[in-house]
Amino acid sequence: MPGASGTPPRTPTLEMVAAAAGVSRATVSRVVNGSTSVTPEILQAVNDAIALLDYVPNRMARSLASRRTDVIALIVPESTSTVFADPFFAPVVRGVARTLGETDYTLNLLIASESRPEKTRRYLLGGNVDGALVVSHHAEDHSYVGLGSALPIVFGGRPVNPDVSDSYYVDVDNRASARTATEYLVSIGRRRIATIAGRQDMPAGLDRLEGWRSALTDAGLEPGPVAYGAFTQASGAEAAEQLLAHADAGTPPPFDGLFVANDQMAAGAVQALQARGIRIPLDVAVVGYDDDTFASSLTPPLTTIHQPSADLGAGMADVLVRLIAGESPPRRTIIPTRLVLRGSA
Amino acid sequence: MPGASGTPPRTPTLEMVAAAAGVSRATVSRVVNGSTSVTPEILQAVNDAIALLDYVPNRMARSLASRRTDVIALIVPESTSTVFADPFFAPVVRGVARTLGETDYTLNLLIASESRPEKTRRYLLGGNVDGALVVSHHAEDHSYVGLGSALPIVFGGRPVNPDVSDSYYVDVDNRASARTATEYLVSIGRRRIATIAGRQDMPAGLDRLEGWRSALTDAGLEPGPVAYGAFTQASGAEAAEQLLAHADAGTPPPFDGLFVANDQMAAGAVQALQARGIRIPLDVAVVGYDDDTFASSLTPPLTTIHQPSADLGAGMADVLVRLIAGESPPRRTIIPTRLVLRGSA
DNA sequence: TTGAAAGCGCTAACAA
DNA sequence: TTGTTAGCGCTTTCAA
Repeated sequence: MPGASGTPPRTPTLEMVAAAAGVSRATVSRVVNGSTSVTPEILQAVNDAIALLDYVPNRMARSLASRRTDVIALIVPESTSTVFADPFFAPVVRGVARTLGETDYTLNLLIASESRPEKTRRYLLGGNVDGALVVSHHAEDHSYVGLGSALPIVFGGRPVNPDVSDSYYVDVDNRASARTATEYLVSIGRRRIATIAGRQDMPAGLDRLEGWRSALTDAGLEPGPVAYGAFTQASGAEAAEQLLAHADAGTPPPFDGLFVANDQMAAGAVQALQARGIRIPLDVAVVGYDDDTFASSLTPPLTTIHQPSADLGAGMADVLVRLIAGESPPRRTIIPTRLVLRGSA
Repeated sequence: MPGASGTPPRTPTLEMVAAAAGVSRATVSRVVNGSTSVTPEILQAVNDAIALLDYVPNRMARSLASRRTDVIALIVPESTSTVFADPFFAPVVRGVARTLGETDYTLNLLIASESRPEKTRRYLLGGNVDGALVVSHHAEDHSYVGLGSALPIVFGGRPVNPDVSDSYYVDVDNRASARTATEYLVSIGRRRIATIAGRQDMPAGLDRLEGWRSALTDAGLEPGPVAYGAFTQASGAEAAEQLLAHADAGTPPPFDGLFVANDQMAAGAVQALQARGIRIPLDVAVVGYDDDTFASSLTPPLTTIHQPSADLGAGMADVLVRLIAGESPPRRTIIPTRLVLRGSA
């Protein structure tokens, strides 16, 4: 008779509550789970017993019996986590955690090992979670779209795979935001507007370039020169040099406005421009994207697009919770951005 | 006979593996858990069956039976998460996740609601986790020390409560790092070295001030003026103004070296100083602390102390795992920092 | 509205 | 070395 007279559990069990309240375990379970069909007196007695014993339900047992886990996975691709201090990531996680903190869901943070993607896949499919959140900028990270049919999944950022229009995602409107930035440049009288675009293998890179271009053609302006960077500061400086390649030192730059696809690159570009004696915003007005913490510390302070990343995270969690609950949230949720005017444009 | 002919489980069970391999469930369990006492042939047969069925053990069932959860909580105080884009947080989380990714532990990210601390407390004590990690800079966040006796807990940053010397923590040596920064200032010939200290209710604030002071007295120098900030950029600018309070415009500043307790404040201070026409590093050499992403983008690029936050997170996870395993890791683990020389000093 | 009883999928004595 | 068996703490029919 194993365990018959073993040590008592470290924490009170539902059975102990039942005994204390003089009811059956089933009744206690009903009370704990908020069933309506319980007499007020019994409800009271059970709640008293719960309070008295300081009873806390055991998640594992509950999950096993109910076949629900009450856990949500937040998957962060390893590539993102390797990038030194990606400023996009933290606020998103916070937003998710904050929203989930108001529910009974628990957040499982998962660094998806790219070396063995099977591990993540099996974890998700192994009945360990009720749903998953995938956050990243990278196209290739969306290898999870296939799981969407087996498990509720919500993406942060538009899944790049065009044929999976049936997946859920919440995103910022990169295209519209880039338009806004560019239109602002136009509105302050700039006419030869260049851009430093980001990596073209991510939606963010693609869409921001596209937004810049369409704003210009819609304004009847010829799109200025384009250079490409990798979203890093160094690549921004390089791209700026390329943009200047045909200009002799001392000659005015071949553009008077510059939209840069993220702040890191903008910081590099501004430095490179200034090193050439180009005055900002006088000679070239610069608008960045992301509103990174350091944007306001640059000289001049950077005019940029602010992305409410925490809201994005909160939005993702919200959509997923509704999905799990069997509701039909919109497949596409857009979080608004705003232009922050500072000194660079 | 409830559930006797219900729907089959969505995922194969250990019992199905046992049937497929022609052995008992116990044997399969042994194989899954790496028991050595299994014949090679049977081991092979079981593994084949596992592969064939694509079997994944159910965490919940395993936990229930073994009384282990295999989950570790990472507790982030709400105050930290509210602070806009705290650059310290993200790398720490990544470090933790990366280390845990190599184990069977699962990471539960918990935003501790300060409004109802009981919720967090009960969650931790309710048998939901095998151990907890607490990360924060704030003194008051260490209200978890009391739980240390009931649950393995590792803190990131020294617990401020002095009487709980029996808790485990991993930290960066703030005092030694501040010394290093200050000694560098001395080594380049600065003699009147001021500091902008951080909040004095956190160990980081306290220790960095202390390090600055001791480096100076050890060098036989009189500690320069001290101003206090709240680790924000604005407060850094204000503190710089205070330091300059007695100096008339045009007069050289009353110090030629400045150690600032974090980069955010350093950014503010540098701006304030430059606005007064003070040249950096010519008139005042400035050293910051943290090596935030933006530190290299400032003008001039900021010389600062680099903290390997990801290593700190990894270290915390490592200590906790060993603690849970019944080992005796050191109560105090120190992660080394290094001085990054750039343009400001 | 309440209780009895049968598991959820797994581990861990214990016996063989 | 392997199998048998009794639970881990909870939910959930089903009957009463």
